[in-house]
Amino acid sequence: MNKNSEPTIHDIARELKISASTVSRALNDNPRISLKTKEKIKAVADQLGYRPNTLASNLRNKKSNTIGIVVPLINRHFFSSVISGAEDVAYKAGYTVVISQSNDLSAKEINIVQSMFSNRVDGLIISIAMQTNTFDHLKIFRKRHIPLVFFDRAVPEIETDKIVVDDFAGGYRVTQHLIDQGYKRIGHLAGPQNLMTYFDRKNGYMEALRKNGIAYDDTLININRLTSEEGVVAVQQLMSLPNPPDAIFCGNDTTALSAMIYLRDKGIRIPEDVGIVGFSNEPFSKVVSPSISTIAQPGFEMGQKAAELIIRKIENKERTYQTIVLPTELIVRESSSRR
Amino acid sequence: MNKNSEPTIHDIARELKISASTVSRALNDNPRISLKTKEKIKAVADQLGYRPNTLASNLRNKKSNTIGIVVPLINRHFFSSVISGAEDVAYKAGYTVVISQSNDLSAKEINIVQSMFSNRVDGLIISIAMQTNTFDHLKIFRKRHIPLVFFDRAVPEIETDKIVVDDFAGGYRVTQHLIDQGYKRIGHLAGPQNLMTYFDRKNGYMEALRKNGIAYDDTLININRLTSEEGVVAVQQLMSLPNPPDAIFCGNDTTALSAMIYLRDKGIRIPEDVGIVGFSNEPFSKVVSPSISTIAQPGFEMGQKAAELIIRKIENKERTYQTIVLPTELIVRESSSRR
DNA sequence: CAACAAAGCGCAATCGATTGCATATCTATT
DNA sequence: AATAGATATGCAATCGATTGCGCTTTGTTG
Repeated sequence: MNKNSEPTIHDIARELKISASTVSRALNDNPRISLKTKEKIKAVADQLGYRPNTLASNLRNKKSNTIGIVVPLINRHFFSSVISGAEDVAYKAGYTVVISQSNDLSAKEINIVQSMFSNRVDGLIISIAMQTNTFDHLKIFRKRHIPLVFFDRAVPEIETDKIVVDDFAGGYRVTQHLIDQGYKRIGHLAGPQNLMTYFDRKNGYMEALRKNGIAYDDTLININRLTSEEGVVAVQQLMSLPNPPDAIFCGNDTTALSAMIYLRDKGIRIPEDVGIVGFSNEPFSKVVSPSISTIAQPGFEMGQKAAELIIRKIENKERTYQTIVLPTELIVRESSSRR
Repeated sequence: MNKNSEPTIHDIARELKISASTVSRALNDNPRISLKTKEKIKAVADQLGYRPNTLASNLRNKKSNTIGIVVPLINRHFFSSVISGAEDVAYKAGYTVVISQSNDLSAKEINIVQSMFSNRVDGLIISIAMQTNTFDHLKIFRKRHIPLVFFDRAVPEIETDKIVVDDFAGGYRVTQHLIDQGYKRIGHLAGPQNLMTYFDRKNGYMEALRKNGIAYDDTLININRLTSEEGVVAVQQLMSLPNPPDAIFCGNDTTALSAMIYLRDKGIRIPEDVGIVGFSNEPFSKVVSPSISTIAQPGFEMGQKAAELIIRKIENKERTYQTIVLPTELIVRESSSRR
């Protein structure tokens, strides 16, 4: 073996005066090789500190044993949970996980996805960026028959596996809960409506109002990007209406928290004066005071399911696509418990 | 080009009746190829939808353009922030990031690291598992001259780049702060002492006591794994001492929170009766009530620095190692503000 | 003992991109 | 016109592992 370079099967072969083919077969437990030879080969491999070169193997096998995951931001509890769940399953199945974040920028997402394609990932799990509205970079995966799984933020026009939570039911349940608690004028901070998740949450909200015979008032709906800052502005606007809401269904926990802080500073009591419900069950929602009612999104499980699904596709070449809708769970806490 | 398979440089070459070498050079902007030829080649590449096969390129170049990151758990704010920061820098430098979690299990860590080696990562960034106490799986990286960077939880006996926060100063500062606030008997929930981070935090605590002429009392120190559950048990023990503490320096924010909840349930006021300080500045520490004083650990910056460092090593073959100690910042909040 | 089967292993091509060296074409100079 | 020198491109080996096909050796059977 050359200095400064890793031992290869050829080094093992030379050592034992046999061929590289035999070494390869032995290390892969091919039945064509006798047990005795296998043992000798494995002994030498150990002794030389041989580690298979996955790159070479992948090239030859046209398989990278790698699953790509693209999320808007790694550093967000929901997404890191999904990654964690996916990694867990992928690792156990012998796959490596490569990760990139789009920072919710469409341009970066396109770059990432193309680079993952070049890296010949065996499958791609993605939650698209807020901005993204062209999908050619994703369609290529479909064309080349590389498994593609959307989670959370899916693209309706691409037919493939999807794992989403039942946002509609979530929005409905939140709203029904607020109504049950005796709130009469329920506002909503909604996210960008090109994303199905936010669109569905809003529709669930509207449907619940309708079912309960409550007139729909679109001044009570504020569409924004659901950041802390925009949340404050949005709440401010809602509360300065001639007829302000007595409850706010916030599109995520971040805005629920900023709403609470804003209202508290104004001397408005929660949940007595105004009820608040968030969405996503961020870790902090349980420990703030008052604790925030919210909808649990099982991030870790979504990641697991996404990985399971994509691995099945990779290995079985299934051609049927499914959309898995994970149930949402309403977690009632202090911020909306008036009764 | 064959059906069902990606176009290669050979397909482009055949199309133009030139050699693959020329195509390769053209696509890499090699000056040896004329502008005219380059343009023709790039046009055909576009038309065929050519995407370079990174696997093949990596094999030939003996470089994977990949950086491995191993953390105990992806799904934890500090670690996901580090990953986020590292991915950010790595991506901009043209590297792919592969991620695995050890779940704080030594055995899994060993597997992961070996698998990353087989995948021929160009460098490894790792925070070791709590349990890990043998390091052969890491030493191989040193032997093969593959850049290795520790962050947060480093291994003293391996000489390589390290990025840590100044845990000693952090522990010292927390303790001094509590003393300044008039607390007299300060307890400490410490983490596993085989990890330098927790060891140093405890030493900082002890040094601050000494400097202030406060007698050291080891019944006030409880060593545990710093989970929510163990935190509760530990606080329970401390508070049932004949002479219980009037302040507790908790080894992380998780235990600080469980301490607060436990004490509140017992009717003990924070910070009036007992002061609490955590460590790490988890997102929730700012928004709980009372908000938790803590030490900020710049996770995102650590990740960025780690990636910068390892890329410099990968590309420059520097042979000098440095330990970057990021400053800690004491964030004083309600849980320890008595004056 | 012939004849054939099974067992054990090697040859050489292959995966796709890269690159040192060689070759072919063209321009400029004397 | 001849040749040095520049310009443009091709040949073939290489990275390390895998695998279809074929060759040799050993064993079995009538």
